[in-house]
Amino acid sequence: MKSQVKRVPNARGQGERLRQEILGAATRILEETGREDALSLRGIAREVGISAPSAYRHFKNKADLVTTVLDATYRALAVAMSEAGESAAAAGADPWGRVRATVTAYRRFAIDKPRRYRLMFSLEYEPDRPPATDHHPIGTMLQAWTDTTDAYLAEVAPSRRSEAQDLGIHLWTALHGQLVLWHTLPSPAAGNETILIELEESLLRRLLPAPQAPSPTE
Amino acid sequence: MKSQVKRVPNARGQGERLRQEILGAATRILEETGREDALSLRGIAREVGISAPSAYRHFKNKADLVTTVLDATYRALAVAMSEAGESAAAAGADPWGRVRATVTAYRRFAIDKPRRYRLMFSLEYEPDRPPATDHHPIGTMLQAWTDTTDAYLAEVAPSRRSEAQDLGIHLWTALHGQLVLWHTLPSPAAGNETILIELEESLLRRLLPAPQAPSPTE
DNA sequence: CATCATCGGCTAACACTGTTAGTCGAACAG
DNA sequence: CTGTTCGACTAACAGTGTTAGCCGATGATG
Repeated sequence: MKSQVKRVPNARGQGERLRQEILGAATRILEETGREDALSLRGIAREVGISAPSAYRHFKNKADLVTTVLDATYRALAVAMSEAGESAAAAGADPWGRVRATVTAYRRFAIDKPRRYRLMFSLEYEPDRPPATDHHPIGTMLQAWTDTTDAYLAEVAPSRRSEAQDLGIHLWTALHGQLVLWHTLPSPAAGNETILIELEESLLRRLLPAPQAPSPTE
Repeated sequence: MKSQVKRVPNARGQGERLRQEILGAATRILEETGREDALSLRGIAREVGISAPSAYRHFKNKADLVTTVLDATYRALAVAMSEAGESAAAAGADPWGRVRATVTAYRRFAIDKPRRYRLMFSLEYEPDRPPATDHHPIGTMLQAWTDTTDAYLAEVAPSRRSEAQDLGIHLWTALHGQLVLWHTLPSPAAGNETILIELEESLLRRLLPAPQAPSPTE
């Protein structure tokens, strides 16, 4: 775990490898501490076995490094959601079950990587870089949710399919808020994930048009 | 706006005044920048006209200062909510109108003080101080919301009053999530508060048991 | 083969930061 | 008149992000 004292420079084309090592160390530190200012370039350098300014070959500055980590986290969450939905569908789950699978994947991610999840929504996203270059990764997340609700409505209540976007926003924002609350609240709730699940069910029943019968699969 | 060069020390009993000045400067800087690490004790000292270590007479460290600012912000938001609800009641508003007044006060606060609002939920709350000493101020917020939903249910659907806590959580977390999303999203939505209001109405209609008729007062 | 640019990385240094230790004048209490 | 406390200050330490400049090895090019 301590700093490996020596390090052979990477071969000519393999400079990219160091970038990955830096990213990995940064991700781990951010997940452990949860605070951006607890992440120091010198600390990363110590772990990876390089000197601090060497990181600037691969990242324009510290904010760029953090942004890159969070970008990857956004993408990981999005694919976890869609994979959960798809595999539930492949297993023959009903629409309600697919939504629940997606919701569960989202909750799992937020609970298993709590600090990174919190950071995703608490950091100003790269305030210097040209803002119109590509859309904020949070847009991807929104898309994932409206996809989920749209697929549900398409099967359960096709006539109300126009509400898919609103429902997607409601579902996502409410879940996010629940998780923030749950993370921030002091001890009694902190270890008790079941109250989160119950809140989820209560929310889904209120928001989504009722299916044939809420399948008791969880 | 620049540093006032001289400053007469406060009289014997009036050391508290400096504390308020520090708090004021810190609040302003946090609201302007929105990032904790953009707030420097030396910067505050420069504005107030003191030297940096003098702040340690009034705050144990930087985290304590930030916590104090956010504590005050929590309280301000809570009273804004309850005041809005009470004055709506005093004006003879129906239950639905009172809920809307509370919601509007919450939105106003989050939009008018966006950086501070964001900081409230993005900071680990004083991780060093004995955690059981007093409850997290977020609990106050939760209480305010369950009070609101309980008052609504008591009048509109007394039989479902046991759902008040769940509904309060749903309402609050969903609103918070909407605001986070709205703040984070890129430009087109950013200036457009009406879509937030519409989202709110859509959410309230879905979550709250219907009243006699949604009053068009807004 | 010799040259030269580029890659991968390092050292030194600057301007800051939070925080601690120790000091100093003025005001009040005994 | 003496001591203590209050309200502040200066000096200093360790650590930070970031920039400028250097250096050895590698690869392409003449």
